[in-house]
Amino acid sequence: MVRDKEATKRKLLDAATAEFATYGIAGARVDRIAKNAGANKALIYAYFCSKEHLFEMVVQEQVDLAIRTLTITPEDLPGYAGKLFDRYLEHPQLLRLMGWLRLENGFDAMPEAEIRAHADKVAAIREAQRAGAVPDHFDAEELLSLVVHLSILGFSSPTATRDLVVRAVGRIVG
Amino acid sequence: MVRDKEATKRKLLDAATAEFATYGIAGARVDRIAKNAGANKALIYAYFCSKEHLFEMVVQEQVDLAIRTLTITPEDLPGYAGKLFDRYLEHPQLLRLMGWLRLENGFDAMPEAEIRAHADKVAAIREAQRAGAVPDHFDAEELLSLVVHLSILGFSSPTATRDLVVRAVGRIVG
DNA sequence: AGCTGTCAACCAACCAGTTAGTTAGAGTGG
DNA sequence: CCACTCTAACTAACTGGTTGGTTGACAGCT
Repeated sequence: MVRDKEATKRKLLDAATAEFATYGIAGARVDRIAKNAGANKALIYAYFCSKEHLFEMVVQEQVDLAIRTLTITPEDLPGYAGKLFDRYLEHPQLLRLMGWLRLENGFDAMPEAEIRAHADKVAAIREAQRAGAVPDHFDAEELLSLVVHLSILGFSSPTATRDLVVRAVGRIVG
Repeated sequence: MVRDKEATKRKLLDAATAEFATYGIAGARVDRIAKNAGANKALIYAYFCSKEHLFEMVVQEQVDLAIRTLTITPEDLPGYAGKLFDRYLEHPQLLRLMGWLRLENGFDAMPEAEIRAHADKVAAIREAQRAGAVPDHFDAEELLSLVVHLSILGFSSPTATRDLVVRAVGRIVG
C-alpha cells in the first residue's frame, strides 16, 4: 500500500467529478465515490468536510480548468463557439455539473471565478466592437450570452453538429 | 371532509409538479408532496404506483399542456420564439422539469408526445420553406432546433430579455 | 515513540413503500 | 325519515433498507 495524501485526494476528486456529473448533488452517493476512488469514505470527510463542499470543490476545479484552457477570440466568435462545442463534446462533465448546479442551487449561484471570467470576455468583445472588428447590432453582453448559449445547442438537441453551431453564430455576428 | 378521488389526485399532481420542479427526482420527497397536497402519503402509491411513475405523470401533463397551448407559426419564427420565451417565464416548471429529466434519465429520454409534436413542427417548417415563406440556408430540423434552443436563452443567462431572443431568431431566419 | 494516512465498523436520521384499520357517505329496506 | 350495511376514500403507524457522517483502532514512516 502507498500512502500519498495528495494522490488520494486526486482520486477522490476524480471519482466525485464523475459521480456528481452523473447523478447530481441529491443523487450522488458518498459510498459510491469512495468505492470508485478505491479509498475509504471517512477520507472524504477528512479532506473535503462534507458532500456539499466536495461538490463545490469539483465545480470550482472544472470551471477553473475551462477558463484556463479556452481564451475568447472576439474577432472570431463563430470559431470560439466551435471550440466551446468541442470542449463540451470532449468533457460533457462540465456541462452536466453546471446543469445540476443551476437546477439545485438556483440560477444565480455562479462560481466567483466564472463571474470574473465572464466580465473579462464582455470587455474583450466591447473592445473589439469599438475597434470595428465586431458589428454592434448586439450589445457585447448580449452577444456573449448568445454565443455561449448557442455553443451548448447540444444540450437541447443531441443531434446538433459543430458546423450548425458555427454557422448559427456566424449569422448572429455577421 | 370531502371524499373526492379526482380532486385528491389533482391536488397530489399539483404538489408533485411543484416538488419535482424544485428538487428533481432524486431530491423530491414523497412525504413533502403528500403534506403540501393536504393528503396522505399512501394515496400517492394507491393512485400513482411509485415516485418515478408520479414524476412521469407530471412531465406528461406539462408537456401535453405546452403542446396543446402553443402552435408553431413557421412564417413567423421570431414571434414563435417570443411566445415560447413568454411561456417559460410564466411557467418555469416545464423548463425545470425537462432539465431534471434530461440530466437524470439521459438526453434521449424524451416523452413520446414531444417527439411527435417535434416531427409535426419540422414538417410545418419544411412546407413553409417549399412555399418560399422561409429561407432555406438551414435545414428545417436545424432551424427548429435553433429557434427552440434560443427561446430558452434565459436558462443560461437569466438577464436575457424577450426582445433579445426575438432579434436573435430574426437574424437566424432572415 | 510519535505523527499521520487509512480503514472497518458503527450510528442516528431519513426515506420510499406497506399495512391494518378507520370513516364518509351512497345505497337499501323499512 | 331513520337505521343499517357496504364500499371506497382515507389515515396513522410501521418497516426495512439506505445514507451522510463519525470514531477508535491500526499501520507505515521518521
